[in-house]
Amino acid sequence: MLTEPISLPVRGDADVDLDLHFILSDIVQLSGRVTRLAHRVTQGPEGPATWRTLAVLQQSGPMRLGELAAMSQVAQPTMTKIVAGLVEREWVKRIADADDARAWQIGLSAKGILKLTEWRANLATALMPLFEDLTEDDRRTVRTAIDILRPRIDLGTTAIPVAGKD
Amino acid sequence: MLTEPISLPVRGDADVDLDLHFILSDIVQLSGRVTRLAHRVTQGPEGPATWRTLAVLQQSGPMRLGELAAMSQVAQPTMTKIVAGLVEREWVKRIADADDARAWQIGLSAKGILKLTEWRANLATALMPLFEDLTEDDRRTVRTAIDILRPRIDLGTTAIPVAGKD
DNA sequence: TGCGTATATATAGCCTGGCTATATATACTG
DNA sequence: CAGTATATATAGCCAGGCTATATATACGCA
Repeated sequence: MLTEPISLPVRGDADVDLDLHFILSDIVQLSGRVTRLAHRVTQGPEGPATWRTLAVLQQSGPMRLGELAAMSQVAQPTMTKIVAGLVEREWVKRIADADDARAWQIGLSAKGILKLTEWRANLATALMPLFEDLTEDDRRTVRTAIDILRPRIDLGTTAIPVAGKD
Repeated sequence: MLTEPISLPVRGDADVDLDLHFILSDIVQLSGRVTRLAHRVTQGPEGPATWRTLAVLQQSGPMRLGELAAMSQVAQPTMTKIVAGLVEREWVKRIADADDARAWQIGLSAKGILKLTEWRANLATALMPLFEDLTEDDRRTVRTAIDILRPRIDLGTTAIPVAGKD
């Protein structure tokens, strides 16, 4: 290595480490690496967008394409593309909306549920070796952190202004 | 909503929630949403790959393109593309490797450090409102979880077989 | 009723960031 | 110094982002 690692603030200090700015930066950085790793250890042409979309449908049930786009944090035309792919694979079904001929309800198919479940199982199996040695306390801490963060991220899905709009 | 949300296993039960499979699934799912949200609240044409790459360089200092690819969890040709963009923007510099004329050392430039720092600040500012009300205990829990997970994810970067190789 | 506006989705066209296969240049080894 | 190994680059494909815009339907009101 030619030079020392570059690092502006003094990390490793409890006060700094508990600063929300640093926590948020670290969460985002770690999340990026996790997402990348998850994609890499599972094969197949489906990218993160596909699984994210299916997960939303599983969590919240059938919904309109536009709602799905918002909840999946993509623009509507992007979701049109993703759904087109999912329909072709028969992992979701389009149900005509009885009240509004412009809209569809998009819902998971049995096949879609199966594929999502399979993917998650593969993922967990692949990552398991890295985490097998977590103590019960560690697992509890991680679980708690997830439960703290998740509702706030969900909020971000609807409550945060998206850059480049308005 | 036409039907009930679909959910196969019985979540909300402590035994199930502490099962490593579910923790891992939840981490990956949450990470995907965080990554997406982070990208969305920061504008500019740079995608997650760019910031991930810069972050690796900041954390570990200058290194060869191939190493950088491995640590950033992408294939070498992908990193060639990313680095080409970064060089054009002058956010990194290529330093000829004295020992090996085939290789370069890739290092952050002052401009690169600045841009990365700016991006992180923007990000933290944008996400802050969602997390301002975290208690000190919550922050401590999240910080601890990050510190538990990070080294294991780093390990995954080198120690986990990538799907589709060998 | 029918016109004008609003809204839901689709299309077009562009960009980044992934990949595999392969080329090229340099290094290493017998 | 020939032959193999290795570091990066190139080519060419695909998914998944975006904005701008088209199309079809819904809605509000004179």
